[in-house]
Amino acid sequence: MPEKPTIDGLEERWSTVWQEQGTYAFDRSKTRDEVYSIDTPPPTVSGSLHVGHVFSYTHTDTIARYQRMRGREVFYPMGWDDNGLPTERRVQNYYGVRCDPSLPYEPTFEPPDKPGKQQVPISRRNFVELCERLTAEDELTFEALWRRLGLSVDWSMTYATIDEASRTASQRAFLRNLARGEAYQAEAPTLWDVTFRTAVAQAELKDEERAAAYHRITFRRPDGGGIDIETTRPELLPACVALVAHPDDARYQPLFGTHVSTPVFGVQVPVVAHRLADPEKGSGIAMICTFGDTTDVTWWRELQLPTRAILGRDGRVVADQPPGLDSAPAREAYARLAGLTVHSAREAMVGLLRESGDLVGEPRPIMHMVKFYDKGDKPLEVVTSRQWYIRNGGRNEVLRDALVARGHEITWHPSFMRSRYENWVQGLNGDWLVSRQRFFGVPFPVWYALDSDGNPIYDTPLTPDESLLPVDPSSECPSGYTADQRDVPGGFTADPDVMDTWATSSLSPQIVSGWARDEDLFARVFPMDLRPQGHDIIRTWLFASVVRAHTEFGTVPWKHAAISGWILDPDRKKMGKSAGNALTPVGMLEEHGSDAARYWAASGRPGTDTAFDASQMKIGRRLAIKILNASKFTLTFGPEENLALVTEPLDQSLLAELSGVVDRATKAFDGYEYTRALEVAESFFWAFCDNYVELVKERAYGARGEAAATSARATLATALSVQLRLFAPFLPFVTEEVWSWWQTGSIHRASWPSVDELAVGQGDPAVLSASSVALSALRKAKSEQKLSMRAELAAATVSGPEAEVTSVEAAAEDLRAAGHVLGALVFVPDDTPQLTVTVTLPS
RNA sequence: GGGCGCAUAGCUCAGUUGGUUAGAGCACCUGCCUUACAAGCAGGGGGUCAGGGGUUCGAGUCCCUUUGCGCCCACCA
Repeated sequence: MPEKPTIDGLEERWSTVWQEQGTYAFDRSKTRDEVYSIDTPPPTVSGSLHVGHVFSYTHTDTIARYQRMRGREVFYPMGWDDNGLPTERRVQNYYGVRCDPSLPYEPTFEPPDKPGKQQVPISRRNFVELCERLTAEDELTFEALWRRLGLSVDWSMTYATIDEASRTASQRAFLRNLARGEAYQAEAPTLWDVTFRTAVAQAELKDEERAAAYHRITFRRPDGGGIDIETTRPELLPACVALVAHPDDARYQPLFGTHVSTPVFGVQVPVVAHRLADPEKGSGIAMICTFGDTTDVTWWRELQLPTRAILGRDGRVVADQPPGLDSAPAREAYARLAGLTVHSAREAMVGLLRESGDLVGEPRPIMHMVKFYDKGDKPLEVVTSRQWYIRNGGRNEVLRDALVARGHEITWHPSFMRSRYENWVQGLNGDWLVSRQRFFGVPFPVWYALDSDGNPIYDTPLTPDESLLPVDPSSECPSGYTADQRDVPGGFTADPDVMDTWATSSLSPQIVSGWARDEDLFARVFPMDLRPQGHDIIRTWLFASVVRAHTEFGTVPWKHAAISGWILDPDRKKMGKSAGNALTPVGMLEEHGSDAARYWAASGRPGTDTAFDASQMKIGRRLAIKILNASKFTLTFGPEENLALVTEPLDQSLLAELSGVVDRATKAFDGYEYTRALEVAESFFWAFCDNYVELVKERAYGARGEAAATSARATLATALSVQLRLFAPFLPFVTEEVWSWWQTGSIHRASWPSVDELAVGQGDPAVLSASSVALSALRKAKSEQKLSMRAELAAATVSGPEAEVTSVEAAAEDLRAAGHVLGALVFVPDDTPQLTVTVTLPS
């Protein structure tokens, strides 16, 4: 025991010891019912960890530590999300390379020392290798932070979402989805990001308000009259395939079934009726283009309209005019748009309309909501492309209901988060689009045979045997083919796409559990106990995980979902967005200490947003220091914990009270209310220090003989042991430090305190509570007289309800010592409702 | 437009099936060098529980309603 204990440096010391001694190592000999398994969220390594990570990962760690002390073998791996676009961009910039999947693999490739102006094109495999090299460095930094924070992770069990096990699991799950008909491909219009040149899924959308303008444009009726429509996308006029109005709209009913001609291009398009047309909007009649937005897609599909697509995957107007624009003026007009971006094409189109006189008035500026890819900054377009989908209930009621039902099998913390899940599932409007036209990611393990003209035969994809996974179809051959048959007629071609990052991370329970890789482990940990995560990714990570477990195993992936809230700035803005609040987690831990930061984090309940609050960390730091000091003091009386020696009513009372605290903290933790568990322990601890320790101090020193002293000492040691264990999940460093002063082994492998170990016969909590009230009254008398707490009193009288007075009397000598009452201390029951203490000051 | 959540002391928040006089910490004020801790300790002031209505012997808590804030979804011609 140090002379002057300090919390500084405990992080380095104990994180090293825990690693050396394998304190948190998972014992895989345990069976499923003995295990508590956690599906840790893999942080994105290409970004940096922020304060919010410290916050939410601490929550999970308190639960892990509690379960471990309860005797569960905790399966608590850590993953790294190094898959997907953020990593791809970081690698491009860091090494000055870009991925070109058509290139062959170069085993000896080394990136330039300094990224040059021109990015070096490299093969997918080379690119993936660079991703792995860079993320390996990032992962070390992350791990160091987590160790410093004290996460009780088994660091021998890390995984990465681009590593071989993850690629294998992703491809295996996909092949099984495909075999069961749960995965399919379709050529269809999909939302498309022109910057990243990839399709995006419904779950990855965000809405933003943007400036636009209504353009009023005149179409020509057969009788020569005009009909005006309003559009924000005049550049799509050459893509117009129909006009649409509501079936009940009397203004346009006479036109249904007739044709009108488009201005400038003179294309004949039908006037059709559809319920989605809003009579209140614009002129009540809209032009349908292929494709301006998802409503266009609905109209196009349901009304079986022709396709006249003009936007390419790069977001520019394609060179060749679409079918129907065959007249010379149409071709001439189209040529002025070809090759332009959407923005430029719009200006050009407005010019054309002015020339032809078909623009009515001036464009009218408006603000409206536009769909964006959540990582993109250009509005999404709709482009037709061949994509892979996984059925998620978006087009099938039976499956949708089954997935909603799975949501009921999960215990949500807090419970209302389930409605977010249900809202999302019930609002799905299509299946899950899982293919992305990117390079760094898990490739689809699929090839297509090429016919004699070199066209892929999509209906019968070629797939590898599962034993060969993972495969890279761009560098490996399908069974029965040789490399020289790649991309030649009669040969084969690789599916060029990679999977959506969620297609991999949705399998995190399977990946960490060793599905199809380590079936022994899998049987011991899956389905898992806990998925901790943020509420922003319920619709993505959580839902997709449920889909994958449902289809493959017919089960939920975990029993509990703990949904953490946001970390907000002190000014209640979401943290991390603005530049002014760039507080690094390392800086926070260095400044306040890990236990203190964890104390603050533990004050955030599941699902509740919490403001960053340095003052909370100061309180946590104070608590940790107090624990050191109080422990040191307590242990000066010896470590004897024998309850048979606890004979004094006050001591028995203390242990009875503590027993109730243990009960409440345990119930709170069982309900995932770690915040309450901490609060219960903390409030008891301060009262323990301020009242109980003060009352028994003199007796423990031996003022009233050996038996009375022994009773106090055994109580102090027992209460300390129990309280340290109550704090251990929250303050792992300081509790471990104190534990090491007189116990063997780690406190984090000690057993959670039980009510049974505090059974001391007829302990009456009232003795302590009434004595504490009396002690406070003595202090108040001194405080009001501006006396030192050590000032002596000539006499004191305790009066009030008989039960309370009797309770105080049971600890009379302790009260006398703590209050420094020299003379008479008398007890007078009376009819007053409250305990009253009157004192006589020394003359 | 649909769904979910929040509103309690100057600040951050507890308040567990409805039950004495609504709590804690921070901040503030007044004191105290007290041999575990001055990074400490003791004491104190401070609230119409967002507004209104209802149920009840009794409402911060249950019901209805209004207002304000936050989030999710839908709508996007």
